[in-house]
Amino acid sequence: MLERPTDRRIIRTKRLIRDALTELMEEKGFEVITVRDLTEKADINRGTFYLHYRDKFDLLDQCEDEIINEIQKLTHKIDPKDALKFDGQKEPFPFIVYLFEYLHENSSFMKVVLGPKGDASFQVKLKELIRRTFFQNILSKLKQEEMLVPVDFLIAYVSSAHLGVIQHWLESGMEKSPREMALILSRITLLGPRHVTGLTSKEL
Amino acid sequence: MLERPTDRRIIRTKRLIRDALTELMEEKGFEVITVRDLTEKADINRGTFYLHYRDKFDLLDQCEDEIINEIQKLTHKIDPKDALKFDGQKEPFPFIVYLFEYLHENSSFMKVVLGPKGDASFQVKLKELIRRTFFQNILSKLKQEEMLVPVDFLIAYVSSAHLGVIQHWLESGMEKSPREMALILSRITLLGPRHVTGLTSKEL
DNA sequence: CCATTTAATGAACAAGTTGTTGATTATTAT
DNA sequence: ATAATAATCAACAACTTGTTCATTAAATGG
Repeated sequence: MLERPTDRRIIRTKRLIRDALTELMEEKGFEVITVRDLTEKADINRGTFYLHYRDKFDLLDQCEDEIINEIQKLTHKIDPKDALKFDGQKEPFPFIVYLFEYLHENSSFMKVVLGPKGDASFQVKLKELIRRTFFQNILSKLKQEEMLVPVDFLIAYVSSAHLGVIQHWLESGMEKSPREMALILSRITLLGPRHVTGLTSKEL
Repeated sequence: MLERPTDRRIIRTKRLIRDALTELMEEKGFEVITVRDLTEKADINRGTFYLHYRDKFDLLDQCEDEIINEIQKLTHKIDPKDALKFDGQKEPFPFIVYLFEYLHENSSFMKVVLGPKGDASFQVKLKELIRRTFFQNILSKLKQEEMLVPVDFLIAYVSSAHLGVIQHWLESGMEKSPREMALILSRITLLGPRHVTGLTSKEL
């Protein structure tokens, strides 16, 4: 995609700006950040910022797109037969494990961008990626006429639920491992929210 | 809570400003809206804005808080025994029906504030309200030790799923009725995402 | 209907941010 | 070591912000 910026100054400057962005988003939220804030925090000249980004929105976009691209790459590791064999009780869906591992490695930025002071449009982008992955690996095998609910709402339900659990995990300190989290998600999704409460059909 | 603004001029001005906010959020997103934009669109003097709101963030906050309060009132209509009797196949959870009805009545603002150009913090507020309502009416009756997954992740899963379906419904033109939507949600939640696909336990 | 109260207007203000430019300095690559 | 280029610094006009004050317009309620 992008020609590589070999020059170490560029890499350094971009890193400083992006680190400043993460810190400032956590401190005060993206909306009230100024380019001046960013360059002061990064300790670079304000003009330098404009050598790399058009404005603060361009900065956020580039950060987000990079993340989406890297997560997209994780989907290439999926083995098609995984979708079929797993029962969700012992083995989670592998992509979800990779996803949590990636989130953990980039937790400081992911936490703010998916948090209350974050960016609604990034949530949509990530949800859409989850949606596509689910569809390609699982839902495409289903027959529309056998569904008890419209498929688009089911997809919205499951992908939003996954994103929501991710957000809660990030907010609450990421105490459980990626594998544990993926297992929790596959259990709820496959057994159903009510079933995992321990209730039988009669009780509710 | 608030002393009533009897003066019709105040009501008119606030309505003009809020309508302008909705339109501008849809056009360009909240972040790039200026007070000047708002007052030009509302066709009022810029100084007048500051007689009612501290800045554009205060405006958004007041709009959001008003909505949250009104939805909060809907929860008072819940009959405690509803939570127990319903099986989710024929009768949806009544609060969810009320919620969709309210969203439909205020769809223009709800659509933008919950959409890609919306406000992440409002999503958190609404999700938290859904979470509390679920907890008070259903989950408080469950025994923690019988749960197959940690209860906080289950709550995050279900409330995020509900919000996500709401967002998809708003985005896709609100074609289904509030009752149909509530039924879709109770079906997926009670039967489980996999079960509503029509798959039996053997097939997946 | 009229007098009083109060909201809205319009103009002006300093302070701060933005995005750009051009000249200069510092660093990197080879 | 040299050429290329990234970063710095200062300055710029244009714009937004939040506030003030005098003036005009509208609503209230008696």
